[in-house]
Amino acid sequence: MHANLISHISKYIELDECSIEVINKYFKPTDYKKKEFLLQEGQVCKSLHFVEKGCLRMYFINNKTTEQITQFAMENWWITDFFSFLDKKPSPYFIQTVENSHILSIDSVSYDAMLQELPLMERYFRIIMQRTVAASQLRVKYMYELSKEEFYLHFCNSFPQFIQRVPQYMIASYLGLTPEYVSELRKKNLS
Amino acid sequence: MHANLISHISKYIELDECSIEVINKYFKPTDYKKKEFLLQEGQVCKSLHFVEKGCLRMYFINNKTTEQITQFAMENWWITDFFSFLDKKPSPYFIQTVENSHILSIDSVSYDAMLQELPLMERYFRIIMQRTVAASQLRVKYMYELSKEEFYLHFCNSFPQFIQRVPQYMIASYLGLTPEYVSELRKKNLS
DNA sequence: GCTATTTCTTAAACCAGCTTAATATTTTTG
DNA sequence: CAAAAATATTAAGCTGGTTTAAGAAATAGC
Repeated sequence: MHANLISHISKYIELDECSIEVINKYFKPTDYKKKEFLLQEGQVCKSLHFVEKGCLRMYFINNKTTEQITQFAMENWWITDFFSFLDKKPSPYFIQTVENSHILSIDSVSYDAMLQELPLMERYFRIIMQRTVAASQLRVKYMYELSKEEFYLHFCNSFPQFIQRVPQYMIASYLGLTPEYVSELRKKNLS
Repeated sequence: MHANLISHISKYIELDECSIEVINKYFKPTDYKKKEFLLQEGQVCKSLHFVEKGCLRMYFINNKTTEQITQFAMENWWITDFFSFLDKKPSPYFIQTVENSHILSIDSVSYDAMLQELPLMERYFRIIMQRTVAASQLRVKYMYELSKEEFYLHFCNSFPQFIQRVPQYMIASYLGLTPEYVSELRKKNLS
């Protein structure tokens, strides 16, 4: 049960049978169909989510009209609106499945309780959060360093699995481009 | 000794006298004059730095010519190139003082040793890293949501202390604007 | 205080990427 | 399979913000 989660955690800390059981008990598994919402604008983001299988996107509504995607999450990725999750403030984000997905969720009360019961998990999450900070430093660097065309090409090379699984207009949104411009870039760079 | 650091950690975890001594022993204090470097491009970023007093900036060189600032750090902020620090890879960044500064640094070996000796610190850094992730989610949201003019005005309102202490062209760089455009915005929005 | 250096301003020409609007293609659903 | 919905393309016109180049003002060093 929760095979991907347990094997992911095991990469960073030593887990005995007993700890595995404790972890399994704190996470609530849910199956979602494509386009179901885990969070909607205005709600407090009550849970931290782990993607066992599938794909999620997080987005907000820009100028009251367009969806601006800020994050994707696939297998073995964590996702939440941390501000909302930590401070219990209403979130400006939607979190929605892009495909049918199997998600493990832990609400903030359980999260604190789990960290209390199993202090080893402090270490796991410290390491995961550090890696997340590293990744976001890199993302910001690319945003400042690359033109939008270069940013798009770099993304295609770095994450080819996304191109397969996520519609082009969502990738455009995530990169801060218009779908029309991505279309132009594809034409230019394919032929 | 290390008064700001200890009081910052105490906000998140309970520290007894003994733990305080352990922490103090792991951090190396250094005074830097304005414009001294803590890290230069090509070096491995060996330490995680805490600003007791002063101001740092982190930047890289864009198109081999212009300095692109990605982060500032003032009193009670942590700064490092996490990719370089964690994976011991050469860094593309410079970390430099903007003012005379008093900095506490811990290299990665000492960091691991401290976390071993004082597992409570896993919790402190887990919490700090979570807050850092929250802040960077918010930063990316603003980058996508606001025009460059709005982004500049928002920054001025949110961090007035920066406007006092950091030259305008560095703020322009941090926000991804040209200094010329910031000049134009000031003129437009002041009068 | 004087000089050099750093920082800031002004203004005109320019362009990467957006907007708009219409059409075409692909996928989903009954 | 047919119709509807979702996704992708094309092309022309436009604009927010950059580039370039010069000079002005402020700050720091001696």
